[in-house]
Amino acid sequence: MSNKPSIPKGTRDFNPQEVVKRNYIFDVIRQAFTRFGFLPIETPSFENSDTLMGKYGEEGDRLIFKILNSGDFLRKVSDDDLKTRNIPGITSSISEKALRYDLTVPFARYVVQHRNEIDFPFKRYQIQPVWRADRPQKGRFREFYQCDADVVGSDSLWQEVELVQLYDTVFSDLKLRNTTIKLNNRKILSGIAEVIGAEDKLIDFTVALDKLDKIGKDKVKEEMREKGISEEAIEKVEPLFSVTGTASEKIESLKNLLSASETGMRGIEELEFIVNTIDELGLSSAKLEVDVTLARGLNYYTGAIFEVAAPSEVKMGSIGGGGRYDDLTGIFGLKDTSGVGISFGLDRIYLVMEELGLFPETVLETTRALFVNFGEKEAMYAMRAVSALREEGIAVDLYPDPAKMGKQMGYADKRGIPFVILAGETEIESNNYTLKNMRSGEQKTLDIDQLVNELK
RNA sequence: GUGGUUGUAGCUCAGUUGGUUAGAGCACUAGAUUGUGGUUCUAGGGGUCGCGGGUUCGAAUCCCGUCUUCCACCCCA
Repeated sequence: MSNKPSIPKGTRDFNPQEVVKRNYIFDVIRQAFTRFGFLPIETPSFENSDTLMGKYGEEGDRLIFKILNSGDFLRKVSDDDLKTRNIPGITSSISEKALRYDLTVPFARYVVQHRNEIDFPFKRYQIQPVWRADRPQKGRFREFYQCDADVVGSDSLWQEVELVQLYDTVFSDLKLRNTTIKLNNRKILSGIAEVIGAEDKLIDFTVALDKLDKIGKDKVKEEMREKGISEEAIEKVEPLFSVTGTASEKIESLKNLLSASETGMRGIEELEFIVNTIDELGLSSAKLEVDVTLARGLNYYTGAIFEVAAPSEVKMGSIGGGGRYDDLTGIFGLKDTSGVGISFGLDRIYLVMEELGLFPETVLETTRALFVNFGEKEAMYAMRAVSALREEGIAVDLYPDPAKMGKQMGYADKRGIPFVILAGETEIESNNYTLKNMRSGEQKTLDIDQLVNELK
């Protein structure tokens, strides 16, 4: 009397068709990463808690899956902590390990730990699942894949340019057109905070600003007020809400706004370089857009900030994000190593592609041809051809049982196998095979060499 | 973490103010068809109505709890 089995909230099983389609996206991304000169690494699914905790802000810590210690995990908990329900204290006593929350922080740990074996600048890519104890919604899961490409050990802005091109390449290869790569710079945000005198509220300020296109400027102001940003500062921010036009027009108005801030002006310079260079080099299908309100993401970005929005006809959160971080390896004891990277959200890209019908039909074709099984003697004859075809790299199968033909054909049909091969008594006598095209219904009699050629 | 929403066959869903053995389409299995599938016809299998408790003579239907789904916050891929 067992209950129906189930899987945890926010996780999924993938059936063969889904896996095949996911692999198609993985392959496109992996090939692009390779072409851009990135090398693959992998890190463990779980890290020591202190590697992860405190790197994503307070909210992030809450969303990290903690792993309960083995054995008597209560041993180190003090009665005091229990009595006062000191959750952070208890948590650190009963859990020493945690599932990775993203790929960037483990990568920073990897770089620091292996610094003597790494040749800098180091370009690595990493495609692995991450886990977040978030409440699931559409496109939000508790287990999902990230595909990251990062460069550490170079502060050249050419890296940012290449990463924009990498985004463009991947989405163009996937035939996912009209994505928008949004670009901003943390220094610009710092500059704004500086100019309006709200430096101490930078995070609250940027989080509020980020919601501009979603909740409108009045609500943004309201949230800033709630977070304790002065009325004077909010007033000074006003011109920012009307920064519009082309990228260069936006940059011009930003220059006016931020002329008093050295940091801000440096951010604008960086932004301008990336925009101008991409403008010169061109993109094949994506659009690069300056968005000063873009502030999402993790607190560790110090320079460029990227985010990719899906085509506007699909309602989906961002399908990629990234940026430059100067201090991340510093947390682990390696100073002056700048890094910049981007991430692709595989699961969301999948949903977008599904919604837009962008998966090529050929992706689902796994087996090219199925031999009908007529009996023991005929199966032996067929099996010789099966081996020959497989050696040529062609995916073929023999139906395992001498079932009725209708059943065997139906099996091929449902699995989307495009060809069926009949090898029965008549074919054996003439040393031939009958090849049937399942789509057109057309049949041909061929010898083994012709068969190989036809199916290649 | 806060507020709301959803759950009936493998899938998509009906199920009247609580009232007999809970239905449909698709899918599945078998046959019509002993070397021809995707379109037809016939028959069949499959559900302790998410789970647990309560109200009632009687619960898929009402109440409570719990899990799940999706949505809005929070935050984010």
